[in-house]
Amino acid sequence: MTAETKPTKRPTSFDVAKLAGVSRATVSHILNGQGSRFPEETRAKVLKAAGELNYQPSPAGRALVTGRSDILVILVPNTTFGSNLQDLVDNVTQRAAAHGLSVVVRFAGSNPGETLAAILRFRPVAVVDMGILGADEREVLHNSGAAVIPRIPASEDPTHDINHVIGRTMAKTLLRNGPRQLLYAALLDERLDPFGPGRFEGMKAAARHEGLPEPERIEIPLELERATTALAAVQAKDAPLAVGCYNDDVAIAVVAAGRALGLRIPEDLSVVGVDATAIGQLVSPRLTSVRIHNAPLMERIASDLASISHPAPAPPLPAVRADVSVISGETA
Amino acid sequence: MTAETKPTKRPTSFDVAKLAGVSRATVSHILNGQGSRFPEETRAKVLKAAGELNYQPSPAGRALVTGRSDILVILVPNTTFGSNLQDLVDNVTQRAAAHGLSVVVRFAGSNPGETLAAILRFRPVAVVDMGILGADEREVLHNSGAAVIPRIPASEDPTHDINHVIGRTMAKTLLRNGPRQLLYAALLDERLDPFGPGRFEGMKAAARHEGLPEPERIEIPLELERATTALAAVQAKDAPLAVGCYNDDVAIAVVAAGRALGLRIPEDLSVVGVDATAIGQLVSPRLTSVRIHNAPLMERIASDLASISHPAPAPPLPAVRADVSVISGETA
DNA sequence: GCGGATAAGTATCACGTGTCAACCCTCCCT
DNA sequence: AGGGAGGGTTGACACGTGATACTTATCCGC
Repeated sequence: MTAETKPTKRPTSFDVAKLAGVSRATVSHILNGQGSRFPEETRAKVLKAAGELNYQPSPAGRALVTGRSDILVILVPNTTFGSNLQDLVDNVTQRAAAHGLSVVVRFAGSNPGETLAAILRFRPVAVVDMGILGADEREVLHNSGAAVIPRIPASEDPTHDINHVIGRTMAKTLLRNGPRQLLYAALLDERLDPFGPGRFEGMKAAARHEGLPEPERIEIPLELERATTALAAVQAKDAPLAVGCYNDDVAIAVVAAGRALGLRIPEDLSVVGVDATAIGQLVSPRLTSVRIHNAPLMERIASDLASISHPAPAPPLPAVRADVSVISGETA
Repeated sequence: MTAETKPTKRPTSFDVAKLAGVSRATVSHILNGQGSRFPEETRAKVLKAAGELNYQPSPAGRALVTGRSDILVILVPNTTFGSNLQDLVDNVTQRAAAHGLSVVVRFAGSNPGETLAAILRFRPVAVVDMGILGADEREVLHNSGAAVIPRIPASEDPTHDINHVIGRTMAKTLLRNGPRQLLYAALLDERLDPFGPGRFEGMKAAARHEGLPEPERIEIPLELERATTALAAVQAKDAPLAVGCYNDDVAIAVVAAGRALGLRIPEDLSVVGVDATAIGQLVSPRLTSVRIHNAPLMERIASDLASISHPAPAPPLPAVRADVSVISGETA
């Protein structure tokens, strides 16, 4: 191979047409399926030619004429990127590829406007939102012509929100061995935390339901000394503490802080995390954690994804069932 | 807002031209930097009009005519996506935005060919590779016209590879309290592990250098029972074990397995992880871990990024200095 | 006064595609 | 025989941009 390498000219639909002995318009019609039905013979000729040339339509040309790209943006929260989200991204990537879409992963930056602008630049055909976007931002995307997935019923009861359910589950788990002073431990990080508020609300609701005082919110950095300081600040009362954590990571920090303060676990300090990470089950004491089953969400995303190519008018739109279970460890 | 929402027609360079009272060609010239030969007055008119309309050129149109998109792909290993990589992605995203590039994050799938094809579909102007791509794949990308970043000197000594350094550092740290039976613990996961081999090689080299037998490679799943089984299988000898781990996560699993086997840490079992994660410093015993300073890599990427717009011919290309330090914990 | 250089701006092409409107041909009905 | 119907196919336009080559006006030197 010489130093002078050609820019690898790719075949165009014109090349396919020439090889198949038809016009470019015919090629376009057949390859996009939408065309009035051509006889099987012509179809076969075109498909064979396209295959031989390994023809792949230019995304740029296509985007230019349709005003829309072949891109699907997945908007991912910028918090710790656990295997939970990783699996979801992989899954969506595969499904999208089956629809001929290219997936773009975008991390939600601390500047929402900038993030939105970056997404709009792609002119994506759809945006998968994990619950980061506000109603107005979803509106903007929708008006730009992008499908926002998963579609959310307009009048969704916030009580059915997955994070609300998680918060309630945490509180219930923490309280199953008698009343305790409830706390919600948020992640202290420069990054955004889109899910925290919902989980905190869920804990509050559960506390109200049990006739307990509203839980306090504390911020736990992922560093021993500062985490210990933060926990010590709320430890004054002599009632045993029960901390629902944003995360298994935060839960590990709370456990470490409790240990540093000489608290017995779970007698003096009980802790529940979220995500049921592998690490949480490997540390000592083993974490009690809320596992999120995202199969329903996956299913919903898949169906919404499918309805992009075949624009279904307006199916019943059942709400995503929040499916959650508790992994019992040694911390609650 | 009625149900009939216009697709939000965006301004084109023609609109700018009309508003500025010049031709579209003039707008194109001025906006693409060629405008040095236009008088200041005209420049100002065009720039003002573009600003007023908030004109942003269509990526599709631009890509169509240039044959290249405004996209920069970051290829990220599909292993646990730690804050290390997260920071790097954020950093690159910001820098790329300053160059007017859109960043696309792509996780390296288990199928390299598919990943490569997906990247090529974007016709990216550059690809940031964290050491996943092989020489042939880099060649393909280069031939397609994409800059591969960071550029690697052709005849790089594999001994200077960052992963090799990490492996050597692990071995040295594990051996600082006398000779032990060295092991390398790889992650058992369905995902690819692009960095493991280099780290293993580094440990082997260090062992040879010390006149010790070559370390064995074991696979440690992130699950207590199976991890324990895996560790027990190599524990037969009575010499104390010293395990260099792919990861802090793996290190935590090894520690847990050792605890399950009744081994004292670090007397019977010493462990070193990689990444110096926050969690590793919160568990008990606190992990000893190798921290990777990626400032040099960042710097290199930034400079390579800059040389895309201003195509520098061939600067000296200094190798990226592998900068590593050991966080001393309680496990080695 | 005149040829030629230079400045300022623009007409035009090319990129690759989707799709509308039109065309040709055959068949059938009256 | 004439004409409508309709299946099969295609020509032509539009999308928005970057860049080349070209035109026109101005100015300089002799």
